[in-house]
Amino acid sequence: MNKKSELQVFREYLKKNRLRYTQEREKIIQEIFATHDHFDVDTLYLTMRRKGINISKASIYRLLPLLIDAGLIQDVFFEDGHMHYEHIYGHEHHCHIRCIECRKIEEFTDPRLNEIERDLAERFGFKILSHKLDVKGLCPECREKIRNMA
Amino acid sequence: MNKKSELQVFREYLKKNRLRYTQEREKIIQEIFATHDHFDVDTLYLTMRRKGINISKASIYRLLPLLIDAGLIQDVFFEDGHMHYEHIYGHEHHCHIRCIECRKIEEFTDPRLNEIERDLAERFGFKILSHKLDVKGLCPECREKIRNMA
DNA sequence: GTATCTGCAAACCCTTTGCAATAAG
DNA sequence: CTTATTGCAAAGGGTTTGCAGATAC
Repeated sequence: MNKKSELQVFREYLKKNRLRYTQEREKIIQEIFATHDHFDVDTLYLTMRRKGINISKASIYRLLPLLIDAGLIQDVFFEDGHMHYEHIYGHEHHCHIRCIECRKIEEFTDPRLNEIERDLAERFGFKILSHKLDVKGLCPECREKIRNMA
Repeated sequence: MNKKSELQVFREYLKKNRLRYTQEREKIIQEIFATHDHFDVDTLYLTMRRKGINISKASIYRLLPLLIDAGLIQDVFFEDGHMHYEHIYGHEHHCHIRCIECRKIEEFTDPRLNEIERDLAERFGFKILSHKLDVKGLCPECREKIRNMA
């Protein structure tokens, strides 16, 4: 049983909401899913431009809420004055550990987070929809660099 | 052994960095620590104004990085187009569970997060500086409200 | 006295939006 | 043919900054 492609999922989402599948949207989605990396609007825009794909930022900004609603991407954190996103369709849910020096990001999952979620649901009576654990620190390389400076 | 007040901590921070203790800064800090609540710049600014304390937003914006650096406050999440802060000095570290409907925020701590931190430090070689677990869902009241609508 | 801080207003930057032309279904 | 989408440029809204006067030390 093959997994549906991002584009298939998106087409179904559009049909259900009576929205339209355009060439611009297709190209943006292909670009987003072309790498595993996190992305932000400006970088995405410039990357496409460098490849000769000239789509306006407005179209990107207008597409993002649809992709989030369709479950294809999510915002991960706000930093340097703008939001950062990642695609989640086809990826196991994970959290991030980030180096504050070089900005490197590692991903991880931990079953204890699900236990915590369950306990929170019981304790506060919440229906839990999502969790995000964001850990910050210094990566091995940057620790070394800083150690040598001192 | 009495705990130092926020203002004392801040004065020491300023002295160490050759910065000045002004009436404006004192009033802003007093206002921030007057309640246990989270805050954002605009609300803080308007609250002070209503009390007849007219300090410019620029001064608030210029103070925040100092308070963060001094370990008195931290930013908690970016929402509705602006950053939200909380004071942390004198409070045990905690995480947040938020209702996406009514925006209610509950706080919690969980020792399993420290275990996760330790394991991450070992696994990735990071020196961990902070973690933020942000859980979103529906609070009991909003669940009920939504159930009744359906 | 000297360097920092303040308020103001302008600048900045990311994001959203109004509009007329274009394209999807 | 009807309605959604696009690109553009302008507007929006939070945050930062240059500057001249005020203030801490």
